[in-house]
Formats: sequence, structure tokens, C-alpha cells
Amino acid sequence: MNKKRATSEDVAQLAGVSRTTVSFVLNNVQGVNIRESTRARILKVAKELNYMPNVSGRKLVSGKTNTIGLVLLQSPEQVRADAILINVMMGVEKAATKMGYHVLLKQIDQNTNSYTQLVRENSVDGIILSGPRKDDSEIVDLFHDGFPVVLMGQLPETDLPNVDIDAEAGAFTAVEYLTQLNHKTIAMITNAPLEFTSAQQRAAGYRKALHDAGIEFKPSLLQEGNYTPQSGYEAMNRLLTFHPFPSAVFVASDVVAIGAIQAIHAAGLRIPEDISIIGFDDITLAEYFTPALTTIRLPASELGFAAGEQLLHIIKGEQLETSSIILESKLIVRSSCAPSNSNTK
Amino acid sequence: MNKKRATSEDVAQLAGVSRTTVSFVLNNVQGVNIRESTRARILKVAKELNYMPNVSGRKLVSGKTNTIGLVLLQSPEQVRADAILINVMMGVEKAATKMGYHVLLKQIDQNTNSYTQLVRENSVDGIILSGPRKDDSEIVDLFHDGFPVVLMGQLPETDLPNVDIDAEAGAFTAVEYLTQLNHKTIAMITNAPLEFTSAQQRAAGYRKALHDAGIEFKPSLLQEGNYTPQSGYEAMNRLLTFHPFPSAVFVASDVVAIGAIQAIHAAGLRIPEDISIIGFDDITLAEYFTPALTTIRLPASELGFAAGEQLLHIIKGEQLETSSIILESKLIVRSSCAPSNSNTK
DNA sequence: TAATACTAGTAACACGAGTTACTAACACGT
DNA sequence: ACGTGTTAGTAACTCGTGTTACTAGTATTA
Repeated sequence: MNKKRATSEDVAQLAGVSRTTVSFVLNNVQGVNIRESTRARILKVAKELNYMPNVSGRKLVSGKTNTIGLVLLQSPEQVRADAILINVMMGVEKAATKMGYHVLLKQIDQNTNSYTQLVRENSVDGIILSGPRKDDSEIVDLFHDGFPVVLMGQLPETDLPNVDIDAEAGAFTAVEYLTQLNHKTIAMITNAPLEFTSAQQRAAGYRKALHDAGIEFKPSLLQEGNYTPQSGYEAMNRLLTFHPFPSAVFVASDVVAIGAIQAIHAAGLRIPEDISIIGFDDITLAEYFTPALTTIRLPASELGFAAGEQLLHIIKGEQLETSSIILESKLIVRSSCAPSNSNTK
Repeated sequence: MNKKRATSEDVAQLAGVSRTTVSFVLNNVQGVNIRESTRARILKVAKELNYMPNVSGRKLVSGKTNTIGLVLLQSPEQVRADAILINVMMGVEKAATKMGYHVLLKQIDQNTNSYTQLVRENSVDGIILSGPRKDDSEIVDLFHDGFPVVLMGQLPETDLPNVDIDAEAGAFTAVEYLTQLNHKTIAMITNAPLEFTSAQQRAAGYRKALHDAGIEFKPSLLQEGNYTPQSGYEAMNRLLTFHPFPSAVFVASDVVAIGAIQAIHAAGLRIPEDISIIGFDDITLAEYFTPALTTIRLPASELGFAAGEQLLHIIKGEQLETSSIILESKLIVRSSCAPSNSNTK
């Protein structure tokens, strides 16, 4: 670093005024009288020196960092498998940038040191937490300390501000679509093990849609996936051992669905003629699966953006319209579902 | 924020010593005499108060931020289409965390304000730049100012420290694999427009492999893709209008490849019987394409990790073993390539 | 003309740490 | 008893900024 960056003192000296005046001018402080010529001179010098205030100094006195933390509690494997996470991240970044904030990215390993450190160090003004676990008391403590926090996802039995997809409604829509196609034996493969709330929500939507259609829920038709295509492959193979096998399957993740599709093809069956498949997420590639996957589109980027905006509202102490923002998903019809030919059952 | 965080002054008062002593003890300063009992008392109080040094204060005096910037110059669309970028990011995060650093994420829109701001503000100690453009002089200026910088990718005619995949070698391997299968008419669909170095490198590997196999390069067989499956679909359709059409195609991106596969299927042709396809990237889903895609695996996470480590070396002023780290890719054979049946030509 | 109000700016303090230079108390050798 | 060295610690300065309280000079008003 050859060139030392200019400080406000440098600007002050070159402009022949005090540092205070420089601060007043550059921060456009109201209620202070500065002659127009002086103001112009300071601005000119600041520009010449390419002056930018040192954030550390500014942070120290203001107590604000102008930075929000984006904390991912997902394991590296989950992150890798989560095809829409990057969109979410970009959404957060966009919201932050819009308000002049930075984004600090942190991936937390289950047993590594906690993210509370970020807060104690005064590194961030607020935190967006992606993938909260039920047993996570840290975040609740932070919230009760009055620290700005927004969840991405849900934590039952708490009133933390959160932003989420209406996964239950999305799952409901998906399964309802299948029942309307006259399917009677509809299986589900979850996106994740059932201890995760995201899986629970989708399973709930599945059961509700079955119930509304007057179809009895059979536990054996609910198989667990765990983010990977491989898990979808295995789950589908389990379903295929049933007689008769289901005529339609709701797979609560497109990535898992591609494994299920593989299994169906491997068994010599056709989609959608023999089995209908509906996915969840609408990842970029879903359209290019064979066959093109009918699925539920999640507003990933919007989710991140909303979380960022919500957090910034809280940081600025603004009144929230609602502490819980639920975004709607949307059915995208392609060609992996067909009406039941009713020879099942 | 109800509870004010404890400062070193608080610790000092409660332990009945001066702030200086607290600083000595907590930073384990060598060559200073502190009675063992005092030391223990201070540590105990610090723990009780849950004291963590305020980073802003520390940054101000040390001039270090313990933060590195990860700057993405890719457009939001590119980011969305780049299936391995998230792995790269996690790799960077891992390297940073290992050394006690934070990662600041910044996505720069082509014409938005520059990333130099991050530097001037003193927000980061160094920058990793992903997706540099040829005409980017900002980064070169920063480098010449002595600011720690690492490129992810390459910038020809500069000696900036960089970390990259050996894309040319990877492309060479892919195409060599096809020539060894006795293919004579081998087309290529690029991952991106040819003004991007990443596309140029892959095209260079393609031409070299053709040359080594004694096959003449035909410009018409080199079609441009632009990150999306749709572009692969269109490029493949252009190739299919040729008589005879190529017996094998190297698609320099798995995501683009899936579009090409769609086009081939839509034309009623089979893979690999009628056309062999080899991809590039080895995205998570490549294994589950129909057919499973033979491709070149990029060490994405390792790339990010290496970039992070390299940058931290530079920041700490350590001598670099080499200023350019090139990681090797690897051929992953699945079932989308078959020997040429030699009826072509 | 003297009291008052406004203009244009500055001196001084605060934020929370790290670090250098100094001191008071005691031990030791002669 | 006196100088020297060590131990255990502290006062005071620095980093770069924001902000409050104050002042000197000028304009306005009674």
C-alpha cells in the first residue's frame, strides 16, 4: 500500500478549514451555516484527494457498521444441493446495496463457534439467518436482547420476524393439481428429513390436499429424501415396490426429483404415461429435464430481497407492517404430469 | 439493544486494574510482566462479562479489518446460471474462516459504482475478483498501488496473482477423449460469448486437440452459447442443419449442454448412438441427465479455497511460492459418449 | 447606540481499542 | 547505604471520524 489514503484532516488542511467544517460539509449536516464558497472548496479538495471516510473511524463513533450478516446454517452439502440459494443470496445483496449496506457472508458449521460472535464484535448491525434449527436458542436470545434479526424460514412457537415461502400452500397446490388430474394414489418424497420444518410444511400441504380430495393418507406413501438426487432415486425405488405403485408422486425438491425420474426410467416406466411427477423449486434446469418438469416456482430472489428489506427496516427502527412476510409460490405446468388413466385401483 | 456490550474499560474496572493491563493480558503480549494471579483475574472477569473486543476500535488502531472482499463481476443472470459458483464461494468462506477472517460479498453491476469504494473506505484488507473483464483497469490500478488482490480467472498480459482452472487443458482432455473414440467431425458449443476469456480458453483447448489429432478446424463447427440451456438448444439446432451433422459435440458448460441434449432429442436422435456429447463443469445434476453426462469436473470448492488462501498470504506479506495457481480438472466418464460408428464421412 | 440575533466557523470531547514510554516498589550485590 | 536490575503495572498518546458546546465577527432591531 504505497499511497496512504487521504483523511478528513488532509482535506481540512488543503482547504484551509478545520476538520469539523469538513465533516459538516461532507455529511451535509442540517442547521449549520457554511458559506457557499467554502462548501464548494471543500468538496473540490475532497474530490481531488479522492477522499472517502474511513469506515472504522465512522463505525466507532456511530456504533453502526452499515453491514448485515447473512448467516447460513446449512451444511456445506446442503448448500451445494440447494440450487436456489444463490438466488436468495443475490436478492439479499441487492436489498443491502440499495440501502448502502454491505453483506457479510458466514457459513456456520453445526459445531463450530457461533454466529453470536459477529454480533459481540460489533461486526454487523443485524442478521439474516437462513435455515434455523428448532433447538437454536442463540437466535432467540439475540432477538430478546433487541438485536435486529430476520429469519429465512420459520421457527415454530416464536414471534421472530421472518420471511418465508408459503411452502405448505405450494405443496397443497402441487398435490391438488394431481388430485384434479384424477390421481388417487399419490405419493410424496420429501426434500429433507422430516425433522426440518421445511419438510414438515410441505408434508402438511400434501396431507391437506389429500384430505380435501377425500383421499386417505398412507404413511407408507410418504418417503424421506435428503436434498440429493441419490436420495430421490432410492425413495422412488422403495415406492416402486408397492403393488400397485402410485400413479403420481409429489417430490418436494426438483433436485431430488431428478433422482426419482431416473429411478422411474430405470424401471422401464414412462413419465407421465405411467407415473406423473411434480417437483418443487423450479430450478433453472427443471425446464430441461426429460420430460420437462411440472413444478412449483419459488420466488427465490424476491425472498432474499424481502429478507434484506425487512432487516433494514428493523435496523432503522421503523415500524413493521407485519413481522412475518410469506411469499407465494406458483404452479408451473410443463409435461411431467398427465391425467390418471384410472387403471390404478 | 438493551444490554450494552462490555468494553475493555469495564473489564479493567471490575478487575481493579488499568485498561492497558487488560489489553496486555487478553492479547497475550510478550515481554510484559503480569502476575499470574492478576492475569487469571482479568481472564475470569472478561469471561463473566462475555467481553469481545469491538472490531471497529481494533480496526481503527491496527489498520486491518480482518475482512476480505469477494467481488462478483458476473451479471445476476450469469450468477444464476453458474451452477458451481456457490461452491467457489463456500471455498472462499472456508479459507477465510480458517484464518479468522470474514467475507464481504459484493455483486457489481456493470455500470454501478465500482468496487474500489470497498478499498477506499477501508472496509476490506484484500479483494478476490471473480469474472474479471479484459477492459477492467480498476483492478490493475489497485494491484499497482500495492493493494492485495487475487483474480479468479485470468487477465491476459498482466501479472496479477490469480487462481484458475486449467480450462484449456480441461477442454483439451474432453476433445481428446472424443478423438480417441474415433470421432472426426467434432463440434463445440461455448459456455459464453467468445469475448470472455473463459470461453476463449476452452475454444483454444478444443482447437489444440483437433490439431493434435490431425483434424482440420472448421469455424462453422464452433458455435457460441451464453450460459443458458436455451442458448445450447439453439446452437445445437444450428449444428443439426449441417450434412452430415457432427458425430460428437463438446459443450463447454453442463448447463448449456442440457439445452443441446434437448435439441438432439427433439430432432429424434439418440445420445450417444447418433451423437456423443461431452460437457464441462460436472454440476451436481450432470450425473442425472439422460443419459448421464460425461464431463470435465472442476474443483470448484478448491478453487475458492485456494483463492482465499492465496489472498491471505498476500495480506500477511508472506512470500508467494507462485503468483499463479492453476488447478487441474478431471475427466468424468459416464454414458453420453460412444465410439464413432465411422459412417460419418 | 446598545442589545440582540444570526453567520461562519472552531476547539474539544467521545467512540474502543493497541502501544510506547514511564514509574513505583522491591531484590540484589558490593 | 547506594546503585543497578527486575517486577508489575499505569499514564498518555494514537488511529479517523462524528458531534456538542462555544466564540468571534457581522447584521438587525429597539
